[in-house]
Formats: sequence, C-alpha cells, structure tokens
Amino acid sequence: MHKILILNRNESASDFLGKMLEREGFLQFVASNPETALERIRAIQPQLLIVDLPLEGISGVEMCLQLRAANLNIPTIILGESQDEMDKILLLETGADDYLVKPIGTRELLARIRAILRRTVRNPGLRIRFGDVEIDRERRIVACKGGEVKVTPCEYKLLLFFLQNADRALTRDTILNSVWGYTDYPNTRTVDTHVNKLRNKFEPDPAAPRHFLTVHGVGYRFLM
Amino acid sequence: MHKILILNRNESASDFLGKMLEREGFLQFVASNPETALERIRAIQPQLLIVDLPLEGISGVEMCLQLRAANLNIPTIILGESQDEMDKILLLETGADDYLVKPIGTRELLARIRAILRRTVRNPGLRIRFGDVEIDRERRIVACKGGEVKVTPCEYKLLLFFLQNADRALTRDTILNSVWGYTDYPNTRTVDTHVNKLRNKFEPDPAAPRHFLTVHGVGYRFLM
DNA sequence: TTCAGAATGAGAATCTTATGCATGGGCCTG
DNA sequence: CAGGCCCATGCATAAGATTCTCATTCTGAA
Repeated sequence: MHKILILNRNESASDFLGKMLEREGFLQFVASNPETALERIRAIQPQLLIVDLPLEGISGVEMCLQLRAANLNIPTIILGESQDEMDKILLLETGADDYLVKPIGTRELLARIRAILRRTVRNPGLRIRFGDVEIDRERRIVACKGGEVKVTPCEYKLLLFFLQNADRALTRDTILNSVWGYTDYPNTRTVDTHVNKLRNKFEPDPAAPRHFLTVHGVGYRFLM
Repeated sequence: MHKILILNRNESASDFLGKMLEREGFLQFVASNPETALERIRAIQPQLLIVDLPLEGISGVEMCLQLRAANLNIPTIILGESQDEMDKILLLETGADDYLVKPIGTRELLARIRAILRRTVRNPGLRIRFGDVEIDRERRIVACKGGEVKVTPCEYKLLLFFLQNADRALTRDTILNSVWGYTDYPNTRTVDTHVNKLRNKFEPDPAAPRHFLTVHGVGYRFLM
C-alpha cells in the first residue's frame, strides 16, 4: 500500500483529494507547510508527494529546491494554477516529476500517480507476504524472517498456488491438476512430499502447521 | 548522451522535433511504424521513446501494450491530439509515462523529457560499476580490477541487459528475446554458454558466482 | 584465414517422485 | 467410553528425470 503526502496551505482543501486517494487504495497524509512536509517525508517515507500550489510564503520552485537540497529524492507531482509555460518548465527542471493545471481531472491525476509509481516503486504487486514469509515474484525469491530460503521450481509453483487459493480446502487431484498439469491422477503422494517440504521451510514448527493445514481425507488448506 | 527514438507515421513531421532534440544534446532516431520501432529499440537501446499520434493502422494503446508485451520497459512520452481525458488516462494506464496535447510547447516537452530521464536513467554518466568491474559505455570498454577485458559484441549486449535488469529473475526466453531478438525460442543453450563466458571473465570465482546467479528451472538473475 | 556466435554432447548438479515404514486420526465394536 | 483396527498422512531415502555447465565442434561472416 503506497503512502502519499499532500502538501497544501489549508488542509481542508486537500480533503477531497485525500478521500479520493484513500478510495483508490492509497494511504494519505497531509502537511500544511514546507517544514512539516519535510519532517513527515523523513518520518513516514511516502512514495509520492503532491504539492498543491500556492504555498504560504514560499514558491513552488523554492519548495523543489529544498526537497532536492534535503536529498530526499521523492517523486513529486505539482498541482498549479498557472497555465504559463514558464512556471511549469521551471518546476519540472528543478525536480518536479509532473505538473498539472487546476482544475484537476481526478482520473487523470490518478493515472499520472500510477504512471510515476510504476517507474519509481519497485513492483509492489509482485510481493506477497504471509506469516514471516515474503515472496518476491520479480526476483523469484522467497524469504523467511528476512533470510532467503531456496525453493525448487516445483515448491515455488505449489506455494504460489496455495497463495492464490488461500483458505480453501484443496483436494490432491485439484492440486495435481493445477500445479503439475496432470489430467489423470496416479496414486501418488507427490503432493504430500512437497507440502512437507514447504512446511519444513516455512512453518516455525513443522510438526504443528499454522499455514499448510491438512484436511484429513481431502487434501490441504492454506492459511495466510 | 541520451538516445531518443521518435515514432511518427511520416518521418518528415518529426524533423522539427528531431532537430530540437539534437540541439539540446540528445541523439535522435526515427521510426515510422511500430514494427521498426520495436526493432530499433532493441538494437539502439534508447533511453526514451516519443510516440507522435496517430500512427498508421494501430492505436496508441495497442502500441503501449506491444511495448509492454515485448518487455522493453522503455520510458514513453505520448504526443496526442485528443484533449479527451479518457484517452490520456488509457494511455497512462497502459504504460505511457507522460501525455502531451498538441500543439506541443517545445520547452515544456524538453523539461518533461529531462524530468523522466532524471528518474529512469540510473547512471547519468556512461560509467557503470559492479564488483571489480567497470563498464565505459562511451568507449565500449569493460575493465576488471583496472585491467581491460575484451568482450565480444554478444557478451557486451548481454552484460548491459543484465545491468539494466539487475536483481530480476530473467527467463532464457526473455533474454533471447531482448538480447538476441529471437521471437521463437529454439531449444538452445546459447544463453548458458554466454553467461558462462561472462562468469569466466568477471566472476572472481566462476565456480561460485556472486553476480551471475542461476535460478534453477527459470533462467538467471544478475546482482550488482 | 580468423574470429565470433551457435550448436552439441558428456558429465555434474539439482530436482522430482516412488517407496517403505512410522505415526496418528477416525471409526467401529464391545 | 475404551480398545483396536484400518487407512490417510508424515517423512526419510534413493532411484530416476531434468536441468545446468562447459569444453568442443561447427558455421558463417569479415
């Protein structure tokens, strides 16, 4: 979930914007002056800053320069009032990533937010977590309690399948079909073996599974 | 010096734009249809793509989807004719990084180009380093522990591709597609062979790779 | 002729799955 | 409700299959 900080001279004005962002699944924070903005960026570490011009006693360009001087390197979208090309250019050159002229089309703003995050945030959708386990699909790495755990191709596929079908009782047949692509089901305990391996790798106590539960007479059920 | 590819259905129209870019210190290339554009992106590896809509027989959105499908991950600015918010949004959502409505303010375009390059180009200089290895793209020279190491064209391209996609698990197919330009995937071990060569040239201990890691059953992952 | 790139194949490393035995839950019977 | 039986599951092991490495050979272009 991405954090977005809105800088606006009167907080109420950013209320509408903030609501919209929350509706879209972002976490929004507010600052009403440059100083608190800088503080909060350091404290909260948002992925994006939206600056609603004009600010109190400081120009947008100065704000950008301060951000740069503070070495925060945070992606920034400016919402400005001026159609004047010169203003836009100055802001873009001093560090802003985008500039939109008010009145803002909310859907366009959203699209631009996403476009910027796509470039600057490392594929958030590709990370999944459960318990102490973190799966990074882009790197194809699984970590448990911060340390990398090696998983074989088969284990990896099975793990992803469990995550996709969390909290559902799955028969061995279903699993064999989806993960292995088998259409007929030999009397095998391959699934058991692999579940066992996943337990050993990811369950704090493999003898008392909390995530990879067995459903006696049926198969398995995975809990996040 | 950054390379920019302009995609425009009639090349002459991009002449003005191209001249302007060259004046500003960019290297500009032109393509007049999507197919050659994709080819050239692979061949030239530009840092930015400017798409001047409309194209011949293909919509902007389709173009973006193709770029995405080809896994090229190239920053894209769209120059469009439509003021319609819906068009902008669609393009931004499908992968475009910015959308400008014609007529274009050249100075604003420039500022936006720079803003995007600032975020996407990792190394403003042409030198990249990892481990004991230093790559000088301007001179096309690779050095390891200070001494020059000869690399063949193929090895060089592969090396750069790894650097651009550091820390991501890459399938052989992806690599063959991006580095070799293959669209169908013969059952070949060409990639392995070349990775092997890179290991021998750049890994302190080729038997225990620290940079060119294999992801069993998938392909390879490069670590800086 | 030379060199880079692509294909090949043998051997090594790694992964998959069958097997056997141990264990434990579920169900029947008394 | 206890005891015992049966079957499902856990789990270690090893054989078998796959995938990877890398030296070598082949091919085509300069």
